[in-house]
Amino acid sequence: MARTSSTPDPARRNERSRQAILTAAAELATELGYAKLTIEAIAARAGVGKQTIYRWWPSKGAVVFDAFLAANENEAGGLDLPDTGDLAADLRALLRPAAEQLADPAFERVGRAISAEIQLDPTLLREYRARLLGPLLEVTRDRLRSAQRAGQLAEDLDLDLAVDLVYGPLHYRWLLGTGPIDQAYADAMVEALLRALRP
Amino acid sequence: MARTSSTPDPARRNERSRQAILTAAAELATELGYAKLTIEAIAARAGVGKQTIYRWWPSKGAVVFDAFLAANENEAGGLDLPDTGDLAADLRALLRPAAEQLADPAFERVGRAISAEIQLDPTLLREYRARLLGPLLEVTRDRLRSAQRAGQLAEDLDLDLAVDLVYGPLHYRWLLGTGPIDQAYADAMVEALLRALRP
Amino acid sequence: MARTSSTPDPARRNERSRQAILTAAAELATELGYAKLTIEAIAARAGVGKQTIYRWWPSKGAVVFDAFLAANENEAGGLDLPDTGDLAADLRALLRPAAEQLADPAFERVGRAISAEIQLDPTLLREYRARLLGPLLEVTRDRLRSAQRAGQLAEDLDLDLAVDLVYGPLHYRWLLGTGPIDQAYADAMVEALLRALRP
Amino acid sequence: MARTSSTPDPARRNERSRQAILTAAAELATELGYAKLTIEAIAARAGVGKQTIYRWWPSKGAVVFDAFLAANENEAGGLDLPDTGDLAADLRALLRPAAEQLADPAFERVGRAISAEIQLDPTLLREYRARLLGPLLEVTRDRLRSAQRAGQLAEDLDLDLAVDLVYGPLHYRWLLGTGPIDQAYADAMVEALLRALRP
DNA sequence: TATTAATCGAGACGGTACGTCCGGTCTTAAA
DNA sequence: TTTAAGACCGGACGTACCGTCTCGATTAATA
Repeated sequence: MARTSSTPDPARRNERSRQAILTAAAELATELGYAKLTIEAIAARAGVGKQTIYRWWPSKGAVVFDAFLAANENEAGGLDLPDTGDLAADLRALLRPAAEQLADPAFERVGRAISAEIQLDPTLLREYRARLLGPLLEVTRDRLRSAQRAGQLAEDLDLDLAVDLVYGPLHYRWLLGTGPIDQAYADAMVEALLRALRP
Repeated sequence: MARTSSTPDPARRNERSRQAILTAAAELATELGYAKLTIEAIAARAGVGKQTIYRWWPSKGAVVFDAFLAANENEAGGLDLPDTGDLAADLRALLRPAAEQLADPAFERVGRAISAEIQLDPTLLREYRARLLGPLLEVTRDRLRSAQRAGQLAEDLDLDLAVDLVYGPLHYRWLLGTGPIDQAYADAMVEALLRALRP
Repeated sequence: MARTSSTPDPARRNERSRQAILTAAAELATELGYAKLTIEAIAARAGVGKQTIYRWWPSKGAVVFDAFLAANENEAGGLDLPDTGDLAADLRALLRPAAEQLADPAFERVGRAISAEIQLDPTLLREYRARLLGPLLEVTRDRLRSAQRAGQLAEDLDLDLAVDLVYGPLHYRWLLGTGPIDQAYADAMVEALLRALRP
Repeated sequence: MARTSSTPDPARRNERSRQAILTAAAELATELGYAKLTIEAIAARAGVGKQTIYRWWPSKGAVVFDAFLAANENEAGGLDLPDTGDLAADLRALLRPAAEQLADPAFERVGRAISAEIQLDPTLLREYRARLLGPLLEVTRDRLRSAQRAGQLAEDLDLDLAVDLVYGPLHYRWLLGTGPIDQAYADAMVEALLRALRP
């Protein structure tokens, strides 16, 4: 007797369809926004049966998120913070581009959609932490640890708290719109951070 | 001459229905969670026609959000930070309860839902800032300004940035789950903040 | 204690509104067809509150029907069949215009709508018989009775059955579209009728 | 290439659902009457999604009408008028049961509803003529033609007009209630018909 | 190389909720 | 008191998608 409705065999998966689905999802997400996006539309755009989507992804969020990851993982994969020895400069080199991206209106929609999705679905949050956020925080902690060893930071500094301090305020301002986000803000933030973290 | 299909007259609004809708929305939001909540269910629970909801609110998000505001505004209205002169103690008195609320699993579901709703709908964000966030930031800035005048903080401190520093890291950790949220974290954060903000 | 929701006092009725309602109903019936007609639309067009319609008419059908009657009663009131002594000629003078009206596409829509309404609502049927159909059948029977007295028709002829024979076939052909309706048909029908009714 | 939002494929139609819908429609039509019948109720009773009804029928009228046709087509399929050579007897055998059915209160409600629906919707009228009325008129004409050949009817008789004479008066009396419908009426009508149609 | 089993595109299906429309009732202010 | 205006509860409308379920028709691994 054949197994019914079991997990499918990844070996037989149609790579062509997988790509078409991710592409369609990405396109539609930017065109319509996440909320107005539907599985049916993705299937239609990708020229794919709905079942092919449901076979490989558990939810709309998972598809879109996968598309987002596929687009960002490459770039994120190669992320490495500079370590010039000048902590202030290095932090500026980190926060300035971050501020720039957050201030970009094109990033606005998809960024907020993904962010909302992540904070509502624990599964997606876990995956986001594993594949994107985690590595970023890792290298950030590494850089701070390096500064710590160099005596630029307090010896007993809690690096997890430090990382929250680095990214939290910027993230807060972006999500809640408490003020403008620009280079000056990034620079001022770096100064405040250094005061907070120094020995 | 009669206007056709125009905005309704608030003077003729049925207060009884308005209350019933907000109450039903609040109840259902906690029972089912925001995502599973439907306008139809709210209308049924409130003993109200669907049209009466659509007449006064543009979306499900707006209703739930209004219910949330109605529930929190009172308490928020009376918010005043202590000003004992001891800034460290006052900040702890601010951040400890905040951490406690964020760590409360009961707050988790509705909090994240509202947060996601806010960051996706600019209208709701604006209203949130006007009615809840704004006043909170205001009193926070006031307290910091008071400390500034007392010479406890840098004279040239940017209070908006300072506020981001106060609330941002905690918010970040809560949304992205980068670490545990407890009293120790709140206290450590206060110490770091004082270092960052001191003259 | 005042009587609540009792029958209204016709003496205080606003004639201006009554006219406006009937006119609006007639206009909208021809513009939209009976099925798409709504009480709300009539009230809006007439510049009248919905309640004013519900106060004086029990249903949409009643309003439209009343409008139809108001428009046709005058003309129907003055109906009198010719009695030239030549029964064949007089029947032709009766059926030819009838055929012409039924064949008129402009009459098609409203005619069928009224007809359908009548056959579905016993109340309307009763009123239709009382105010329009009754008088018509009456004068028809009168003319046949006159011919009967003149020896042109069978003495024992059942006049009610005779009237069915006069109007029934034409009506049948019109409603079910079993064939073309024109002057030739009317004339042929008259010939057949005479054979059927003669002594 | 896929056609978008086009007509569905009848080959994939679920016969089980089709039957359930027609049955539910027939039941509800007799229970509630046509006017109080809703698509939602049909779908619920049939255990079917609303969309499945809308996919295959354009309107409530079409469904009910289809149910009516499905119920009556069998019986109508086997209809054959007797041809005993005695035209009077054969016509009585035709009109007496017809009168009986029309006089049956149980037939009243659904009969009038279908009749009204037919006369308002040209599409339904066409289908009614094709599937029920047409065959009936056909066999009627055949019987009359047979009598014509036997010299019992006028040679130049217009059979279409003759058929209107046979069915029209009865139909007229039924729809407009111009008099009682019973066996005596049917018999008297047959006598009048024979006079009208004889050579 | 033929067989066989899974995936695929397609789309009908039972459902749920949507947002709109309108029925019929009730309330209010003006006439 | 009636009226115009229109908010109200209720409920059906017709639509959009959901996630499941057949259907052949590929298509890729096995025999």
